[in-house]
Amino acid sequence: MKSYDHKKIEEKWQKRWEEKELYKVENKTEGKENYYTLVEFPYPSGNLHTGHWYAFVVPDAFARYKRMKGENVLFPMGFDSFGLPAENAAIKHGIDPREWTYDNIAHMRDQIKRMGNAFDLSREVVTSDPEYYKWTQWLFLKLYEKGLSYRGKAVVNWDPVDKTVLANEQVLPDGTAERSGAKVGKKELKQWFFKITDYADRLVDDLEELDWPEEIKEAQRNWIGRSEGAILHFKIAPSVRNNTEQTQKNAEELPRNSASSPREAATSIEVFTTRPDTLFGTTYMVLSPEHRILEELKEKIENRDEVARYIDQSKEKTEIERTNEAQEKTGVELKGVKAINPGSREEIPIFVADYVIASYGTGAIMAVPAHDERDFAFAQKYNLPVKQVILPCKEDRNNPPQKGLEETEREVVVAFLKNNATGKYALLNWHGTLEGITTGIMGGIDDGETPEEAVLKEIQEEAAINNARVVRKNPWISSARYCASHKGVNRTSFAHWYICEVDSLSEQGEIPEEEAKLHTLIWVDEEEVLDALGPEDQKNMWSNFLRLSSILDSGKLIQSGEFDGLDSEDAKEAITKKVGGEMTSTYRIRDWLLSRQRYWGCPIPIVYDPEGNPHPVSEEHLPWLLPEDVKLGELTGKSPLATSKELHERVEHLFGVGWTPEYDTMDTFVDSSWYFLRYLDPYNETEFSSKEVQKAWMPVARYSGGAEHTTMHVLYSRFFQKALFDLGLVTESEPYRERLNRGLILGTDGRKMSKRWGNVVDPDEHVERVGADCVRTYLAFIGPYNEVGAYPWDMGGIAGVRRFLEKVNTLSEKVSDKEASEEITQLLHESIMKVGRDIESFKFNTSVSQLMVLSNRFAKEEEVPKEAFKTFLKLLAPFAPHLAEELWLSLRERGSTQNERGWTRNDSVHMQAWPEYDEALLKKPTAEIAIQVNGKLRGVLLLPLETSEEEVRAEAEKLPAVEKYLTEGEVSKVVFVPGKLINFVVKKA
RNA sequence: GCCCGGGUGGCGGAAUAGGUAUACGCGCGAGACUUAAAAUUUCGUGAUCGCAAGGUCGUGUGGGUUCGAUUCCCACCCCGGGCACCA
Repeated sequence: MKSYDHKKIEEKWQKRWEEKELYKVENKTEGKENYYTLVEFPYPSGNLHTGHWYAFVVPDAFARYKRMKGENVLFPMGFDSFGLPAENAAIKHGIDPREWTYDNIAHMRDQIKRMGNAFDLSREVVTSDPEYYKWTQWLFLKLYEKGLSYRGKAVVNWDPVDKTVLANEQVLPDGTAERSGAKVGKKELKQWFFKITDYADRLVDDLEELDWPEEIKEAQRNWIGRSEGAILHFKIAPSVRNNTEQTQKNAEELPRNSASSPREAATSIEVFTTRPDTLFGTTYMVLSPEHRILEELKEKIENRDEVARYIDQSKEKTEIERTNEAQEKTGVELKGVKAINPGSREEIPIFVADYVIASYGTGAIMAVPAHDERDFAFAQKYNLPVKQVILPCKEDRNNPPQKGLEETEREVVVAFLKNNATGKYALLNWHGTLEGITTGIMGGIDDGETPEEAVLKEIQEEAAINNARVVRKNPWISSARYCASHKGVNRTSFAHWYICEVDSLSEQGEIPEEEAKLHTLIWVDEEEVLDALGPEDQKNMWSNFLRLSSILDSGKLIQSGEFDGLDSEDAKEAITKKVGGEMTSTYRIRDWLLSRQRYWGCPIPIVYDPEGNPHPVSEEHLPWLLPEDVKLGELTGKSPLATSKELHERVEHLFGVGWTPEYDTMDTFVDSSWYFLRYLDPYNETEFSSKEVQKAWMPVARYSGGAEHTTMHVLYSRFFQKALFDLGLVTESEPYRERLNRGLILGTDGRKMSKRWGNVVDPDEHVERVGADCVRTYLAFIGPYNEVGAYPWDMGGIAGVRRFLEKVNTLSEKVSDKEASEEITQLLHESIMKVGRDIESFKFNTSVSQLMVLSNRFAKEEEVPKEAFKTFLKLLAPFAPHLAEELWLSLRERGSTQNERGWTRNDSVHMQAWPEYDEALLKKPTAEIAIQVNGKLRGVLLLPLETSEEEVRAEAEKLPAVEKYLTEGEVSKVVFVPGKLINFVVKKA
């Protein structure tokens, strides 16, 4: 028996594939569609770890499958080679970061080759190569020209001992530095930013069109954190000035941002709110301690010392202290200064309090204690008035009133009538309690009736009047949480939902719309209902139905003068307009700070004139080289580039005496924001990536990577792509058509692999022992790849996969020219279908499992039919490319005159077409029919697929196990599913 | 707190336009081969009652709809992740 010598096979084929350039991809191949699939390129840390294997090797099976399906597949690889570890290694061991990085790349490149991936390595990109970062700089300058890159102030964590900038992660919760232990301070530095906030809306809105997992979209939405609301202007009360008229006049004439002008005394404060409808309930205002207007109002504030003290205190607090929700709210009133509520015209007090964040919205809020939890807590503490201006429905969980305030009765939609003739829907409203129906058109419960029965009756009556037919009923009783605490009484609310089809329903005009809203019958048209429901949700009736009713019955305004009675949703815009505010959006996301006070990164191509004004380095000087004569690891408080003599000389030589370079380098996320475009055109010396080539490949069809990059790399590169799109430099506005987040491989103990636990699995050892094919197949088999799972490395599991491959190797010895049996042919075609389908959806585990099923079946045969086995090898090829290739050749040699020496590309199993399956052969000729009585399995019959109900029934009734139950009562119904089951419904006598 | 995922044997996981739950692999048990072990191989393997035939229970918990629910609906619990004094 020929043993499975993985080492020999893998070495041989890797060499030969390379020689024959098997995986080289042209930008155009006659008769083939282009398909671009991508994995995140690695940082060259020195060694490929298990995570890299999982990230590269499983998507490789997909890329190989696509190739065999006849597509021209681009599957490139490169190195994201700028970054901190190189610099740290340099400081620690005195090695040049350049040398360290490129040695690592050389080593990892070899390791990658041993994976047996179908990477086209001729397109490799390395971000620290001057040929690459020349274009990173060029793109930076393009964004700079467009005003998308700017220099601004940033507050950074500053370690006064080490004299260095710290990342948030380097600051301990107690506010001291992780490294030096010094109390970390704040320092304002001039830093470079990208204006990603300009793209916030598009980054959110365009997610809609993308075929991405909801999980990823939602994470991006949360990260961007858009909220829609209004900017409203609150005037400072003129009484302080003693000159009412003039101040008001001034305020009206001044442009919006005048409040922040330092020369004019401040006259108004801007706030952002998502609830302009509650404006009339605003009883005070709060400014964040950092708000500029505090400085401008200084003269007027009577207790300015107290205020100043408070502001100093909050500066002392760390971010974590300040954002701790559990902490009691504190604040100080600005005595002697009042604001005017633009709605009610009342004078209201102004506070400074650190529960308001300077960096969000306008850094100032209008406080509505009746309708906001935080404002309520603050108002309680400082004894401020609470004024309720909305009567919400008591079940409105989104906008509950604060404790002890009034609620209205909610009307609940209970029926949903559709008029087939007009396509209109009618909603019937009703609300009740378990004790008895209290309101609604449908009257009460008759004696002996359950509430459900009562409602059903009413619905049917109502339907009959309208010539409607109830086609589905689906009543519920729910002990709904939102009602439990109502007025201290533990009441249970319930509601019912029916869909009725209506043959002819009275026209909308017959019931005045207003009346319909107030009472019980509400007319809406189909579009409105569908809009409210959304196409996907129509199944989730209960939740839709609540949502719908909350749309129809949301809170009504009170105490708001002319707006009273208006729906709170409608009031938002009306009130905003009335008081001269504007509807707008605010975002959580901040501009992307790209400056890094580091050495090993892409230099920012900017120089400063003697006055300190920034100027771009012109294109002809790119790449703006990273200097080599720097001193690393010195605690100068400046970026390492500042120590380069060469850089200074270069700048003075090119630009003039007194000119200085930018010392910071770019965030490495900039490098990786466009790398997928360089793969397309890696040798282009005149363009970063030609549009012609982009047209051929972009967007990336499927991009697989780590979940940790969802809100960083993926978001940043989407921004880049959009910005470049607007500049006319790229052909697509979204870079990735599909994005999938891969899971994590854990140590054998189920914990995250870490040196600390001593559970790090070295893939090289396993490759040595069982082979790359085995590790590849094992990683594909471990679990679904399209979900973010966490899978422990299982030694038994990998042994099982090795056994499988050995079995396949043995099977090849039994191959003969025998015809495949009908059964094997059927299984083969089923396997072609399943393996392909599951690779397509990244569920490689079930693909492998199907291959195992097929090989188990082959193993039962004395002789393995050759054609079937060849098909099997094609299915195996994406997972175990070396073994499949070896066995493919061995089969070929037998019947062919050509020997191994004459092997060409086209002889490769990887150049074969993916097998087709015959739909007709998928069905098994016989089926196991389940025999059920009242839904319980009582037996199984093996019958031809097409057996009729009568025959199945006759056969089934003969079974003793079934007969026993059939005689217990009368068979009232028989459910028959052809080829699947028969179910006898027996009513006991 | 809000939002997004998810909860199935001892373990990784299969199966959802509602239709025989636990495919495939690991582990475990028994047998064959062997002087022996490993390797290989055959059979068994959700729980429970039973000598057996067979019964009962079983997809986080409690309800509902259905002839039939892991799958649909409601409520709750737990785990993972995103955001969070975000106005």
